[in-house]
Amino acid sequence: MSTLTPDETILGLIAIQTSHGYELIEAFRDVSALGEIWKMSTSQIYAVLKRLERQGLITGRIEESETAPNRTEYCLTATGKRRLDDWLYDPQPSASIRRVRVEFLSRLYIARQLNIPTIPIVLRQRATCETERDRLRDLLEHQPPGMGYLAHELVLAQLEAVLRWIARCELVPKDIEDIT
Amino acid sequence: MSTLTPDETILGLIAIQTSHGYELIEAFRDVSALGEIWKMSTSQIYAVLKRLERQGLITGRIEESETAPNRTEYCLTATGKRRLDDWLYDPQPSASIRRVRVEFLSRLYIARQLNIPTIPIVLRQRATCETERDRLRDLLEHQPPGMGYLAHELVLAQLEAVLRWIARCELVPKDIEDIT
DNA sequence: ATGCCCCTATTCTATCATGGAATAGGTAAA
DNA sequence: TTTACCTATTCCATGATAGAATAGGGGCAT
Repeated sequence: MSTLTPDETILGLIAIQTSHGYELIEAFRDVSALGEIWKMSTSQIYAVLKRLERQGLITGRIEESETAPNRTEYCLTATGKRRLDDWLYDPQPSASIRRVRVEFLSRLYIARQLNIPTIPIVLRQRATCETERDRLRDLLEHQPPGMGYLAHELVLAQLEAVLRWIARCELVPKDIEDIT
Repeated sequence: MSTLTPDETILGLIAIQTSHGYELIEAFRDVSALGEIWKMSTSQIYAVLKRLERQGLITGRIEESETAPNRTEYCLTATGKRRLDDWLYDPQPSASIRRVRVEFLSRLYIARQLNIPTIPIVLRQRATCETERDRLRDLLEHQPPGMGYLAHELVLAQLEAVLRWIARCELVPKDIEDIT
């Protein structure tokens, strides 16, 4: 899995409450929710919903309405619940900078909304970032100067910034809990 | 332009020396060149070449060979040269973290190979990152806590890391020149 | 009332990106 | 001799993505 998909995050939102596409779109627009984290187009959300349903992670049923267009309400299947848990409790979350920003924050948001403790998520994220930082430090010691060196230096600097940022999150866990 | 395309970088490589697809693939594989910066598949390079030719930025001519498969050598057109210059001298390079890592380093690499002074490129990149940093600082002062706040805090921390890294690049400009 | 735009809710379409395999002849090692 | 890799490119199927299309209802200003 190398691309950054909103699949699990959407799974999480549906776990919080069964939703139809338009509701999810609004969650991704809402700046106090996921608005600053993901930028997603309308059709992408419906595409993800189709995929999740095809994979048997969610099921939809059509809600008829006379005053408004019909909508399809989706809720998690047992498989979907398991997939979501696997994601939330992933013991080795990616240390990629983008993924930390997007996936880790999404995990935090979803976990909070589901009343799942966020501290373990933070600790695991810190652990993988520390491992990756150490790996990069080693790598830099043996790498000859050049573009690759500069690139790795930058990634290392960013990982260190991530770790300082995570440390601040840890110091004030209450704040994380109180967010949202 | 929101996606991160290798188009201009490939334009740059062709400006350094006329090349065919396979040669470019090797430049992107070579760790001492762009290997650590871009990850690209074979077919993507040929797709980019097709696009650049369709846009009139490069022209290809087939080199026949009996000992090896035919190849198509590409070289820049006048328009292509102008497009490359616009990119190299872009007065407002993106301050997005990914783009700094990928685009800025590519600019640096191409400029060096073309014997164009790299210092102005570095200074312009620093300037836009500083502007963006200031914007984020302002934004954070007025933003209520929440996921958006955390997200912006992280981006700010990463921008600051980028700026420290750029400062190191500036302090030892000779090193940048000597790289590659 | 009339026209117009916005809101809800979703689908459609066309283009682009992507990875992976297919092709195909040559060469070097085992 | 088989195996496997190097050069060089194309093909294909799937997937992502943006943007428009659809469609009925409500509000607001002229």
